[in-house]
Amino acid sequence: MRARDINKVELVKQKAIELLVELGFEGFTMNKLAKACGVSVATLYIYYKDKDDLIQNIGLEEVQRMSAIMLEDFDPESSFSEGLRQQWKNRAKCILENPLTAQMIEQLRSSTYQEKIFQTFGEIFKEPLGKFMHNAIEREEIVDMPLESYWSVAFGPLYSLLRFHNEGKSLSGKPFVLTDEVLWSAFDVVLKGLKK
Amino acid sequence: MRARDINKVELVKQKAIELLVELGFEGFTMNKLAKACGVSVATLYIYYKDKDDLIQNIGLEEVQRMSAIMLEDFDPESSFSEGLRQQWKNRAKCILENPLTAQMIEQLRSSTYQEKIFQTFGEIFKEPLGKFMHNAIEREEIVDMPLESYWSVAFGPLYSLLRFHNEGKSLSGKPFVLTDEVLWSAFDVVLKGLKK
DNA sequence: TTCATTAGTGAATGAATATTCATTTATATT
DNA sequence: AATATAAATGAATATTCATTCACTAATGAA
Repeated sequence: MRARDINKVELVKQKAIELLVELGFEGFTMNKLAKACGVSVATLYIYYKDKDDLIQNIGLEEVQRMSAIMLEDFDPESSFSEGLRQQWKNRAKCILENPLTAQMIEQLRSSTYQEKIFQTFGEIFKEPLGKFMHNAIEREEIVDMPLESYWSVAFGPLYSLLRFHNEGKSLSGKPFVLTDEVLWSAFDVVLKGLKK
Repeated sequence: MRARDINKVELVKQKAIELLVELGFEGFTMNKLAKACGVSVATLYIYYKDKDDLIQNIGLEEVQRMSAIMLEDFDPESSFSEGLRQQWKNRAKCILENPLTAQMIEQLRSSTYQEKIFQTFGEIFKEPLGKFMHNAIEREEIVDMPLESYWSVAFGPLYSLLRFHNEGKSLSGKPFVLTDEVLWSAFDVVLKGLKK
């Protein structure tokens, strides 16, 4: 039996992400992907059932990889302030170090693959994040409100900042660089609001 | 000379938005749009130069329509607290009352049309929002930081909440409804942080 | 009413695109 | 080394899709 070339599989995955981001869903085709990989189109159909399967699998794999990074060194039992800061650190790092994947996931979020993506994120984060929030409420570190509100206040500004940074677009005219200082000063404002 | 049927033009626009959201960029085709409208494909090419032109024009028109709503009753000279609340009110109303358009714009944001969309929003908002921020800083209602940081802290949570609501996905398991109470309690947390 | 002009159409057309197939090639096992 | 098995391929195939074209139908202007 002949073994599947792992490097080739990885190459396909990497190029797929690159092309999806570069061309968007509109422009992404199996033939372009094959050409970009220097591989026969038929090979893609050995790895994946069809185009949909390819996008979905690569998408979900990346979601899982990113999620794992986001939960590194995060302890649901830690104090709210400490836990939130760890989350920020992880998420910022994750997105800044994986800009292509982050953009692809953004695209998937606002596409017909939305549901699957959301479900996967939900399954992974529900338990640790839920427990963390529950603890914080019990310790009276934050007031009780729907989990969605917390999520939005806690991470909304972060993702917004990261989006500006990734898209390289500046509201102020001046070039916008996402320094630690900028990141933390914005967060600081939110933190002040979250602390009891 | 024969006049163009305005109702038909409007129908095409409306159905285009519906189909783009329902099928995503991957699934949206001129033939499907024509069929959904009960119109010949060729007719679409009377209204628009090509598929790209159709998407771009409809997208930008909607961006402008939404922007106008977002700036209703907004006075750059008002106090920071008042102005920000007005912006929240407008943006929430805008998105809750135009869910399809909002979703389409989200899709455009993370597609290859990104640049044009961003540029248009930028042109419309730069002046009023810039002046508003400038005033707030001068009056020492908020501390000085990049416009992007303000934007993110001020609107990040809102858009995040609205996204949960639109996507009907709940982190907590319990159904999530975006009541005024939820909206304002989340904002309140942010506002506490923004106020000096 | 007549006419010129543009709206609107149904049926092509040709280019892409997703997918398959008949072979060839590499390699793990014997 | 021989063999079996699956990987990999290049060239089809069948389908879908954007766009065009030859033609008909309205309608504003004269």
